[in-house]
Amino acid sequence: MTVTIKDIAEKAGVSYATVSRALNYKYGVNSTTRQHILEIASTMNYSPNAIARGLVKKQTYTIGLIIPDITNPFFPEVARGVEDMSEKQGYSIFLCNSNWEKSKENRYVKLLIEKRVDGLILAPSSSIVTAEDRQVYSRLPVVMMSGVQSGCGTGSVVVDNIKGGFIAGKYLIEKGRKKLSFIGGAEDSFSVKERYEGFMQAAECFLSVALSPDLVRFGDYRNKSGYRIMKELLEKKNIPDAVFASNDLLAIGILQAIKDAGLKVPEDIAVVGFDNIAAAGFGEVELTTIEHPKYRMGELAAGMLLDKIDLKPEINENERVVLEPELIIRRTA
Amino acid sequence: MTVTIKDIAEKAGVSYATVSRALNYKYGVNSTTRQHILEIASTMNYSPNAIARGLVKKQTYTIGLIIPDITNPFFPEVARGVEDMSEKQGYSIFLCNSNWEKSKENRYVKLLIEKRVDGLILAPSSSIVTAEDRQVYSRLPVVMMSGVQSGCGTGSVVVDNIKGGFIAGKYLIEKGRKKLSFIGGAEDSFSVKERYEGFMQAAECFLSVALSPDLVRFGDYRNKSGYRIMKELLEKKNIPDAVFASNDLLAIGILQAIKDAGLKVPEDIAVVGFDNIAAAGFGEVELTTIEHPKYRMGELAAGMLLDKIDLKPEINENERVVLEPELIIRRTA
DNA sequence: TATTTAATAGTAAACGTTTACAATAAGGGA
DNA sequence: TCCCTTATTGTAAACGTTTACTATTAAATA
Repeated sequence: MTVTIKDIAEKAGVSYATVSRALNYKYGVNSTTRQHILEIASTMNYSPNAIARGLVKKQTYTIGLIIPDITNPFFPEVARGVEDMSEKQGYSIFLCNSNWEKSKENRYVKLLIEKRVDGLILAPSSSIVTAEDRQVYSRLPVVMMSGVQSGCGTGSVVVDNIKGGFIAGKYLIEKGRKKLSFIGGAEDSFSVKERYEGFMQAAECFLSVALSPDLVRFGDYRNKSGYRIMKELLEKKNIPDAVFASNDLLAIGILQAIKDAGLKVPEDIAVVGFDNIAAAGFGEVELTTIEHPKYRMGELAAGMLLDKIDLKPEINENERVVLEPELIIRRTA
Repeated sequence: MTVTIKDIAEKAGVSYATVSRALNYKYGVNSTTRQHILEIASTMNYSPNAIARGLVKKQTYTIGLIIPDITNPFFPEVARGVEDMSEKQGYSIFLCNSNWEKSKENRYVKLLIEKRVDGLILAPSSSIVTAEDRQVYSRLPVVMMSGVQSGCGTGSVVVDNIKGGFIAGKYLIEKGRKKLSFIGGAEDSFSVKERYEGFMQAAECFLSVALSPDLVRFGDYRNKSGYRIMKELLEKKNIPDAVFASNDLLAIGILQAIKDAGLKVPEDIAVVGFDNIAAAGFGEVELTTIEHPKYRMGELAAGMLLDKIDLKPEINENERVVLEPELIIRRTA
């Protein structure tokens, strides 16, 4: 049905090896026969079969991208960075949402290996890398992104979460805030932990009083969660004068809770987020936050992966690049 | 290097055809030999080669998804719908961002056909479907989404844009607004046109005065564009008491421009958007808008495509499903 | 016991490429 | 004129599966 190299060969009166060579601009085919072959291929509407090619070349020019949820505004930018960089080098990407489920993530890894992707970029749903995981990751080039410990056995690109937390804390304290609160996403998330750690370091360095344990809370990464937690906090007497949220979605929920309580941001309570998602910059929100270089992260991860793929024979040294966070001052702090 | 069906056959002392049958749970292999084979496969860490399988079965269990830009908050939900539905039926998706460029879109279509995707879901960058496009789309199952005219030669799933525009207009007029404005994304976009058309219909039906031509403006779909256009409008004396934006991003920019001018929403100017992106629901924004069933749209598009793929021999009737828009009343109108 | 049938396993071709190697023809140098 | 290169093309194997067809064996039937 679909036209193959053999159909072209027949019509051109040459062997199909010659057709293959002609179509791939290989050295060693007469320029007039090549021309002839190219014309025939074009008029026959030939489309090379990348599957067949992949089988013999053992390379698919395809990489897998597994993220928790493309619907979370952090990930589209990352994905776009990955795609743009990959496309530049001729690679396509399989997009997979693990839905924050480790089991689904594992199934996807397995599937992608079956599909013989040339490499894998993984924004893991959980910070825990098991021995089995390592074993699987050793089967192909892998780079991990965001919220991954070093020594995970793969390449990785992350933002300096500790520094980001530190910057946020330092800024709030310099602005005269004394009663700090930390509201985080999942407590067992590695990046949340690190952001908290950096924040605490700033408090230790620059603040005489310690953080009230009641003012550090965890939930999930969603908007609603920030709202709920902040509301709880406000209903008690122990009200902070600044809160650092482990991500912007949370911070936006927090903003809303504060507004609903009739308090003013930043006068009564300052709020700083993390990630600098697009919505943080919207006029109605104007959230002060920490820039997380999302697009760049995707680009770098893809770049690193493609390097790994190309240098297959080389030692698979597990490079780790750490991106700089940056304070973005807007209205809320 | 990697273990194949032959390696397993050798170790099990059977032919590789038997191994294939065993691994695929085909009828006709003794249950004890099957058990034996499965164990060997497992201990050898066998991963079936989907590329080789795809070559003989002429099916890759892969579909292509081309959207303009995953970074636009409208698309992640669509993509998620597509992915969830596809995954359920065992299909993976290639994600491609056309970046609103027809040429890039075309290149991706070509590439995906080379990769032998079983079908294609396309959120086109432009509403124009050329004869060449049709020719290409005839090579494989295709369904188009969002902003596509009927008779595009493929299946399609869209929202009823005209009705959406109408609902928005009707609501504003019922609220007593008289001086309506329409601010749209790209003027040549089919969906923008339809939303405008519906809005005008409402004006004709329920309003005695006609819309001032000065109050209908076009830009692009971005936040900044809404801000800029609204600012221009406000600088003239001809200030509307309600504006309908062709999408939420635009509306959020408009909100900001109004606020900056010291006017109040909705008291001075009511604003309604379109799409109901997540950010529209944020407490700080609370945009009144028209729900665009994004996730559902992705699901339906994928479902329709997979049906087409399965019923390959059937007549390729180009079904069109039209989703209902819905008014979401929040703070801004 | 002879014959049919069912269950199981093996053989080989096919999917559409790429590529190592062989074959041919033409040109050049001795 | 003969041999050696070089340019061009062809042959065939390989990539890792699936599957139609054939062969073998054992059980069941007459």
